[in-house]
Amino acid sequence: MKLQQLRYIWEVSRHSLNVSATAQSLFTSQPGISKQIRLLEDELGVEIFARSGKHLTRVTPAGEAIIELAGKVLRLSENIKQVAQEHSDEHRGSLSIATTHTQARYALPPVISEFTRKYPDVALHMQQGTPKQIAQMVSEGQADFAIATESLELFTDLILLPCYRWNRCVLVPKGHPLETLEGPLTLEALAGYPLVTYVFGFTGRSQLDDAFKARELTPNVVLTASDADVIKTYVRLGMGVGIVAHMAVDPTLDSDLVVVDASHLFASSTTKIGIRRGTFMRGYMYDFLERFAPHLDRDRVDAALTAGPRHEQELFKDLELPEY
Amino acid sequence: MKLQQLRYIWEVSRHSLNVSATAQSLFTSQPGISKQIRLLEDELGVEIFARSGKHLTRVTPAGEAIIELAGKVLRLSENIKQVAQEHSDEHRGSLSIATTHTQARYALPPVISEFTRKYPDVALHMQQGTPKQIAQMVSEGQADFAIATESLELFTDLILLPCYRWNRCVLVPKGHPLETLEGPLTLEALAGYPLVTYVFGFTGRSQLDDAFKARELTPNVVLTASDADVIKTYVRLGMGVGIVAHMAVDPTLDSDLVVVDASHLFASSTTKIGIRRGTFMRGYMYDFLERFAPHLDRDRVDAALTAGPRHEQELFKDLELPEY
DNA sequence: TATAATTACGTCAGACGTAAGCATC
DNA sequence: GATGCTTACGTCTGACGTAATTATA
Repeated sequence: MKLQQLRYIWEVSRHSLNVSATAQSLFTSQPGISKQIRLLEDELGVEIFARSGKHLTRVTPAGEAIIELAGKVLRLSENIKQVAQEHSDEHRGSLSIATTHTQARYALPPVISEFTRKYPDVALHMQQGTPKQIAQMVSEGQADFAIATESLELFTDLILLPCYRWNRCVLVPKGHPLETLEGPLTLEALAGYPLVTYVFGFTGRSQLDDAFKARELTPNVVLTASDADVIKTYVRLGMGVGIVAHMAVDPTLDSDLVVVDASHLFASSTTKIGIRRGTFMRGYMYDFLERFAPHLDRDRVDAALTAGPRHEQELFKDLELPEY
Repeated sequence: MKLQQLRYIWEVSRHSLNVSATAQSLFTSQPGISKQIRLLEDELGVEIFARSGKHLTRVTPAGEAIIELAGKVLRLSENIKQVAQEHSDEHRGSLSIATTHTQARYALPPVISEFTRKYPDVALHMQQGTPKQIAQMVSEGQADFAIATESLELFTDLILLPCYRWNRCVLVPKGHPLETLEGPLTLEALAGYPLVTYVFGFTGRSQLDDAFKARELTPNVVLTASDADVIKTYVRLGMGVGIVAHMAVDPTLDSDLVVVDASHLFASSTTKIGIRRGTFMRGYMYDFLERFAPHLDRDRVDAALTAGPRHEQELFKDLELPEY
């Protein structure tokens, strides 16, 4: 049994049993992979993939279990490399962050800028996607951190670290009736206007829907977008009233818009960082976490990483999170 | 990075950094191992072993972490083989039990005999040792099950499955004053006789000491042995009153001795099975467990094996254990 | 017929063993 | 001086690539 063989079966299974595609993605030859898989199957005495003639059709039950274990082996051997690098050159390495537009555009910039100044030799990769996509990326080891507000809890192999709580605000162009509203903003008032807000599945959109539903109101959402910049653009065009995350408002760049606080209308949301269970944490990764959310010190993070499945939340139960 | 290289560093570290000895135990050449270790260190960019001249002196901090991870990788790859064998031939394999004399001689025989009849192609290995030794064997992967009453909880990587509770009894030759004792046996009465019982660290010896201590009595232990057969021999020779585990008395073979129940004098002991966390369980292993302790069905065992560190005990808290 | 796997075969890296060299104890 | 690691070198396995073959959809 070779590590290479384990990598092959793992990758072939990830590429929907297409050996040719796998070979391309691994920059090697297709017969090489076929051969090695056969050799492994011979050595183990079981078929990992079921074949109909010359095509791999599905994974055998034994294969399921073997591939899962192979994945663990590969991740551990990845950890060995990380450990080695940490001890040979603790300021060199890479950090891959998968996140949503909201975080990348508004929450992360100051942290990233400080971080890259302190660690110039850490290559920073930022990948954007939907909450589900980024959770999956981390779950599959293609990124180190998933930073998002939604969907992370769907992946049970992610450890979730709560970072900060945030609320929403309403954006309208100058001169809009809401600018001169008497008294505090109400959901009923909002329901009377065309709304522009996030797409479902993004940036706490579900809390927004929940609030209207609880009052048996039907909001008139005329346009949805996955990021606040697009939303603002359409607010500026007068298409409707924008509802965005509070941190997505830039006091200077958005000074042409009127900001009305809406914290009291919707349940607050919590942005979390998801880390794959079993990931080896480089020193600079701890540093990054603490810069992003000061309560996430090394001890707390370690405690969360070693807690039993789904038990890490208890560690943060009584914690006062920073609020945006 | 090769699995072979990981095996080498792991084994060298287990052989107190003696490469020659490691080579012998692995049936390969010493230069081969040295070379591969060097290659691995080059690839990882860190020294795993610190050298003074041409001798390996100690493990570097990086090495500590790497060797630990290497161990995990090796165990997982072992699991892959087990999974494969389970699916290719579920009735063939091996089962290695490390246990104490008491279990091997009295508790296990009926189970083993049934088991080997049902699984003639499972090679059964029984290794005897002190509780600490057997716990270590399992902890290091040299055996699958550790069966004992003591010391297993010292090894945190073992999952402990409680099997049965047992009590003690007193053995005397016929004609001994205790044979015609009026009323129930007391600790005070026992303290008046020379005693023959287990060595410290064996078969619930500590509960025995505790009971005397609680009454501020000093038992006169004239001879200790690690197994009941030896104890009985000396009881027959008239050297003293024997105190042994109840299951260690054979009604027919020991019919020349008088058995006095002592359940009420000492706290009962619990015999447990220890399994290394992360071991892949063959089907016949579950079967063995259930034969030995009927409450250890597959679901309960799986729950215990997947429970968080030291959390498996909670699963058995309210369980009524069989009593000997 | 196009796609995708296996078989066949040549090449070359690299794993291992033997023997010699050289520190450490 | 004995033990034990490293260096040097020869051998041979086996991993990989190319090309031809064959099976599936």
